[in-house]
Amino acid sequence: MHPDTAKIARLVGDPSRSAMLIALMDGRFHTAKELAWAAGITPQTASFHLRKLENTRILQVEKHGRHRYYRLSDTDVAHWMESLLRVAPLTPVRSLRQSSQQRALREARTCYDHLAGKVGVELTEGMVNRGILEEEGTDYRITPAGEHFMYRWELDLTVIRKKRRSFARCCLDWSERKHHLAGALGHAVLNRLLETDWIRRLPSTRAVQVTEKGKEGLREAFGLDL
Amino acid sequence: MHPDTAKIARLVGDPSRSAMLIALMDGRFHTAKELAWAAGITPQTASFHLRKLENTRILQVEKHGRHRYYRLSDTDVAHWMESLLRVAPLTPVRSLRQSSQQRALREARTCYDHLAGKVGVELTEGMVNRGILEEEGTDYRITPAGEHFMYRWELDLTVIRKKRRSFARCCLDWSERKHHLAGALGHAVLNRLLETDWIRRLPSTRAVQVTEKGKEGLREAFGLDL
DNA sequence: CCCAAGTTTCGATATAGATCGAAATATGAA
DNA sequence: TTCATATTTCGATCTATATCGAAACTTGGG
Repeated sequence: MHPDTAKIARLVGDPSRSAMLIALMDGRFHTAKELAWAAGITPQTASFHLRKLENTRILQVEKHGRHRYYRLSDTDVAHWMESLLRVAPLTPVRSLRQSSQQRALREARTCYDHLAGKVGVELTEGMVNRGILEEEGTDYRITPAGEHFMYRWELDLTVIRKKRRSFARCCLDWSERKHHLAGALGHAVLNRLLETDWIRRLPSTRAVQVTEKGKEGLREAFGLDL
Repeated sequence: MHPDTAKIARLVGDPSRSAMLIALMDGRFHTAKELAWAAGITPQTASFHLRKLENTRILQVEKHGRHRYYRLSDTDVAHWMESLLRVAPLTPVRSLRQSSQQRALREARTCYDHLAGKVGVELTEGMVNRGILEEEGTDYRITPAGEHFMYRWELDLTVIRKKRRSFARCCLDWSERKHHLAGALGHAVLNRLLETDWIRRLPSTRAVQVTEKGKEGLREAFGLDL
């Protein structure tokens, strides 16, 4: 009668698998070895776990040469992990390094394949304030003014609309507890921000950094004060 | 550095605990014995599980006499369970009885302490269409017209606003994949619907039933066609 | 005070499954 | 072909924990 919740939750309920899934929350593909390293386990053990995750609809895998590339199978899984982060207690911070990492995550990070954290939420709010987006149910809708803006910003909406996934979803941010932009448009915006070097990925973390150029650009384009 | 996701997920990852938590998703208090029955385990075993859930922030407990009343500790937990239901695979339906129960759940059910399912979503959309509510970020905002409506509907907003919890939140419906009204207002609306006998709780399930009177009332008040 | 009912504690048991070493398999590179 | 690297398979081990019977504890009612 009910969806088999225990089965899914159990999979995330192992520290190694949980660590791998959190590593995958940046929305990129990762190899089995990378994930083993992220979880602090041997490749054999990682293989054991990954097969379990693959057998449900949690992970998708692509074989390329001798690598297997894993990623979260869809946004529902990413959303669920995000909402889990809201519920899970924060472990006491054990070191200065960890607390600064945590601060960086709350400031700006990737959530699956779009931007989240304080910057992600403020960017989305900026787009709404400037009349680029309107919230509508669980989605955002782009306004005519927004279409024009995206054209000037060199973001081709026709291509984005062709994708099978939903165009512009609301995603609830675990650290900010407000919505930010997700979906194909959210993904495209993140890519544009990376392309233009307004934000940069940091190695081995989901946190991202807003460059000086980015701060200026975001202020001018969306009224953000970072 | 990260919230301790595995610890929380592990707790839900046991079939017995999962069954108890799903039973608790109606937002009401349940005794340990009821929950044991819902999970198909003995009271000893339930006690063992409930203590674990109590030790995290998942469950709240109140002692009254020789009973212990449990409920989900807050809406974040309820939301998380809802999003888990979106991810979890539907187990193959094994009987006619189960499939009709499932249909009833999708039609109308309580989600924590407010109304969800098709009826919950349509009611919320009806309120938006009639200019009673406006969606704003992760919340709904009540309009002046809405205030007037609630006054005529005998729902005292001043009392609701005094509650510490958030006034009118968006909650994402797992079966409809749209928002419905949650928060203190969502709770009050559910209560009003029960009081006026527009909907009725069904025994031992989260599903609720819209009465004939309710169908008429909901059509007239919110334009619903059930 | 005594009984009944709800709940917890204790102890014993049984099972699942996370882990890794060693070895096998697959693939690309030289 | 040969070597190196990524991944999986197999086997063994070890630990965690879900379960329930029996008994204790708690509380309300008579």
